[in-house]
Amino acid sequence: MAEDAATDAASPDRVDPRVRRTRAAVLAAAAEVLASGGLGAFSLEAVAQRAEVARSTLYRHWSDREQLLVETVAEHGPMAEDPDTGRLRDDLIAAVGPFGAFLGEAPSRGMLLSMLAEAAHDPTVAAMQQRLTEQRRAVLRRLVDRALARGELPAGTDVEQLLDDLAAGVVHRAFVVGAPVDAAYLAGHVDRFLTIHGAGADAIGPRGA
Amino acid sequence: MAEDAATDAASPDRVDPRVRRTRAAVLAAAAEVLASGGLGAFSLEAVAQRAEVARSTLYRHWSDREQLLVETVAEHGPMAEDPDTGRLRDDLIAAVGPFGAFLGEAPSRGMLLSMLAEAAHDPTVAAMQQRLTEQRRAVLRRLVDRALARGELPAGTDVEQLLDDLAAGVVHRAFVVGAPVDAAYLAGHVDRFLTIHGAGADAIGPRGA
DNA sequence: TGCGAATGCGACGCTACCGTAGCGGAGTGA
DNA sequence: TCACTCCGCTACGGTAGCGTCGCATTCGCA
Repeated sequence: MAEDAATDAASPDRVDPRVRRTRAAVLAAAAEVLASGGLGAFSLEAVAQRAEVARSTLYRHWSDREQLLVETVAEHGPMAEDPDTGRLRDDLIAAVGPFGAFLGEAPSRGMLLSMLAEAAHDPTVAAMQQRLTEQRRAVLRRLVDRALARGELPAGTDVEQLLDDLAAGVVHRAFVVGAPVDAAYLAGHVDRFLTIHGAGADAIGPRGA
Repeated sequence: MAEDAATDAASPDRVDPRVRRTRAAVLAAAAEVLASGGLGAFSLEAVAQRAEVARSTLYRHWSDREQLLVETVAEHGPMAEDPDTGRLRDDLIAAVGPFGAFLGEAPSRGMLLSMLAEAAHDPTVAAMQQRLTEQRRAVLRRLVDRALARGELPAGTDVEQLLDDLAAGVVHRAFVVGAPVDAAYLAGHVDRFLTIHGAGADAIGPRGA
C-alpha cells in the first residue's frame, strides 16, 4: 500500500517527486475540504478538484475514502513542540500556542470536531485520535516533570490533574465557547492554573514581574 | 408547517394522537440514528426505517432533512433542572448530573459532537447550539447566584469563570478523555472547583461532613 | 534520447439518497 | 355512522458519489 515506492529499489528514501508532490497536494486539499465543509463535504470528488488532481489518482495512493480521511487527520495531529525555556509558564505557552491557534480557528476547529464526531462511532478513527491525544499530552507532561524537578511546582503536584485542567480550558474555549485561543487567553489560563496548583509566585506571570 | 394542526380548530392544543405518536417516534429514531452512526448515517431512509414509519410520512411533518436534523438536536438540548437543595454543591450535582450522564454515554456523545461539528460550518446549527448552551448555562448561573446571596461563595467570586471551569471539566472528560461523567467524578470535580473558588469548608464535600 | 512510471481523462455500472406524487386503507372525532 | 385526516405503499425522475477500467500523455531519470 504505502510502501509501494519504498520496495522497488535499494534506496528506500527515494520517492518519485511526482508522487511526493501529489500526495502533499492531496493531503493539504483534503484538510481544507474537511475544515471548510465538514465530513459531509469530504468527497473524493471535492478533494481531487481542490488538489487539482484527477480523481482516479486518489485511488492510486489510497485504497478508499476512509483511508484518505484517516491519513488526513493524522497529519494534523501532533502540533506540539518541546521548547525548553527553563520556565514552566513559558514552556507551556510555547508548546500549546501553535496548537491552540490551530484549533482556535473555525476551519481547523471544524476539522478536529469532525474527527471527534467520527471517532464516537468508528474504532479506527477513535484509536488514532486517542494516540494523537496521548502524543500531545506526553509533550506537556515532559515540560511539567522538568518543572517539578526544578522545584517550580510543589512536590506532591498531581501532574495528570494539571494536564487535564490545562487541556480542559483550551478545549472548552475552542469547542463550546467558540472563541480564539490566542496568546492573551493562553497566558491568563496558564497563570491561573499554575496558581491553583501551587506554583511559586516567581513562576507566574511574565518573566521578571 | 408545524402549526398546521394548531390552526385548523379553535382548540390549539388538540393534536391528532396519530400525529403526536408519529412525531415522537420519528424524533426518537432520529436521535438514535444520529447517535449511533453520526451525521453520515443520518438519512431519512434510515430514520424512517428505525421509526417504523414510511419515508413519505417524514415529508408530511418536516420540509427536508435539515429541518428534521435541527429539531432532533433541539429536543436533546436543555437537560438541566433547577433544583434548590439549599446547598450549592448539591444543586450543581443535581443539575449537571443528568446532562453529564447523557453526554457521558458514547451514543449521545456522538450526537452532540456531530452537532458541534456541523455547527462549525452551518450558521443555523451554530445559532441553535449557542442558544442551547446559554440555556444550560443560565440554569447553573441561577444556582451560583443563589449561593452567592447565601454567602456560600466569597463576595468577589467570578461567576462566569466558575461556570467555565465547571463546564470545561465535564466537556473535556466526555469529549477528549471519553470517560463517563458519573456521580463520583462529578462530586470530585465540583468539590475541587468550589475549593478553588474559595467556598467555605462547610460548603464542600457530602453534607454534614 | 528513450524507457518506465505516474498522471490525466473520460467513461462505465452501481448504489444510496433525495424530494414528489397518487392511491387506497385505517384511525379519529363529531 | 360518517366525514375527515393521517398514514402506508409504490413508483418516479434526478443527483451525487463510489470504485474500476483502459488509453493517451507527461514527467523523471539514466
